[in-house]
Amino acid sequence: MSRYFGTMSRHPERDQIRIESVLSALGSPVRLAAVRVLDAGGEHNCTSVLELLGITAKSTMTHHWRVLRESGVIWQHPSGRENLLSLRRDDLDARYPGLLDAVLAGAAEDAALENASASAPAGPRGRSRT
Amino acid sequence: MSRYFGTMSRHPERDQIRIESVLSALGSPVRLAAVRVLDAGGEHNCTSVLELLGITAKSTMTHHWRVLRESGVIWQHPSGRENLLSLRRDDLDARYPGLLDAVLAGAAEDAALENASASAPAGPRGRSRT
DNA sequence: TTGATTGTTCGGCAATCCACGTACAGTCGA
DNA sequence: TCGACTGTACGTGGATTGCCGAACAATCAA
Repeated sequence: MSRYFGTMSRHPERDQIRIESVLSALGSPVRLAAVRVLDAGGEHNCTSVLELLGITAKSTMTHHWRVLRESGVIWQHPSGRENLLSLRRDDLDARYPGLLDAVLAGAAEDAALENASASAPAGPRGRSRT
Repeated sequence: MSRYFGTMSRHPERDQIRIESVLSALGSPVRLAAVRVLDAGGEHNCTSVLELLGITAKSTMTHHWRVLRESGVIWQHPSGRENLLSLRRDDLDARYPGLLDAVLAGAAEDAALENASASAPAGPRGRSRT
């Protein structure tokens, strides 16, 4: 009743979740990064994630939150003047066992790979460090 | 050398594959369906999949093949006058263990769910038949 | 060589997506 | 009550995407 979040609170039920929506929601660098933040920490609000990601404008993030929310990847519920975010891990695991873990592990590996090649400018083939 | 597939044969190396590209490639109904066909059968050419999917124009499929190819999801190599398609299962499994299986299983479940609700027009909750 | 087949390339068009600034609506602290 | 703060709503511009028809290139069969 309170708050003006008119369109905001549209979360799909567990059975309404569709894998193409989930995949295309996660198939964006910004959103994937946001999901990784949510996976790593406990509860975040919008700005805390926004600051961790470094860049974007608030209204841009609102857009991404909506995509993640409407695809069933995150919960977003108001608390006080903030909007708390969390992964819908249980729902995703129930519908698509192993998917989220595989994605997060893969994203972590990609990030590591990216860092490695960034710190070894000349040799992308680098066997550097261990 | 042969064939005129100028831009065609751009496949990323295994290490070049990025998970966001894979996810956004799979996050489209048409492409996900195409991948499911490739997973089910052996080797297909473009039109065979196109016909199985029922609908689209050839040039549209060419577009989707390119997205799948450039994201590292499929191999596409010319043989005679056809263009044979196959899943890059080994590469994907190597880079993102469990991902492809989770996606395919999820897609299958989604499809089953969709069929169930389609064949039970009145009652989506339907325990109908068996 | 001629014709059929396969699938690409090249535009064009509509729809969607992304990022942004601005305005505004609740909530909280002083 | 008056700001400060959080985050949404809305509109816009630019880029990307999806789908298509038409033309063409390579191969194969006759």
